[in-house]
Amino acid sequence: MCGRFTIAPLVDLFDRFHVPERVSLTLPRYNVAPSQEVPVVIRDGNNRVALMQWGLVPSWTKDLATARKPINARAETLAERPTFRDSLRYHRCLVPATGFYEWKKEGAARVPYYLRLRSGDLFAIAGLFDTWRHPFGGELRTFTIITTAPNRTVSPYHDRMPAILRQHDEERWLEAGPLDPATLAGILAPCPDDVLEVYRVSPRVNSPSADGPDLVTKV
DNA sequence: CCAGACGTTGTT
DNA sequence: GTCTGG
DNA sequence: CCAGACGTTGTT
DNA sequence: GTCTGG
Repeated sequence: MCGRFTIAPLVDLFDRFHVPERVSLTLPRYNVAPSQEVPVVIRDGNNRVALMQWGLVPSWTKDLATARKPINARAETLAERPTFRDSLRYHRCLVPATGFYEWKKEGAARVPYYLRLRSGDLFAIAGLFDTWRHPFGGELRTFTIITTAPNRTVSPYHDRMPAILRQHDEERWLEAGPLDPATLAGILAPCPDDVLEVYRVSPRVNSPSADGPDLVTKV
């Protein structure tokens, strides 16, 4: 699955995703955890960067306090899920990332590994977002990360991985409007085996309050 | 009809 | 909002 | 995802 | 054990 990621871009996020309007960002981040606010790319006329909280709250949610706020959506089933279906049609987004963590079960222990592109490049994870309106005003914008089957590089570590978009699919993903199931399956298929690399990192990443470049150091 | 759920992962 | 279960 | 809390009353 | 918070 994908429950932590990094966004520590070496290149300009706005240029990489063709966003004309600059907004202020608090980057880099080496340990983004659920519920935290990070930049995502949406299309609203032009591409735009919006800050959203990780954990989807559908627009029809009645009680924010008891809402589930799923951080992941399975690619294989999201078209059927009431929680994701509307977002899938009209609120797709890119989640910029430079890597993500997976915890591997090794006996009783859960050992963190870091996965990133061999190129070290910034990439886009397929995401969905929605806007929830407070009863007395104000908006909460949230997103979820789509997961897919692991490729051969990831499968020794985990049985799910984030849906990393091929660069030529990024613009199509942002376009509003329904996608037919075959197109969807193609876009959200696991990325090629040879683009990712994996190595073990310190369990200091376990604590959501930890941050800093040392978290992605090989151990 | 109304009430209640609406999610994923991992673990058992 | 929309679907499922009773 | 993991870490940390998990409670009430009354007093400050 | 299970829920909440980050």
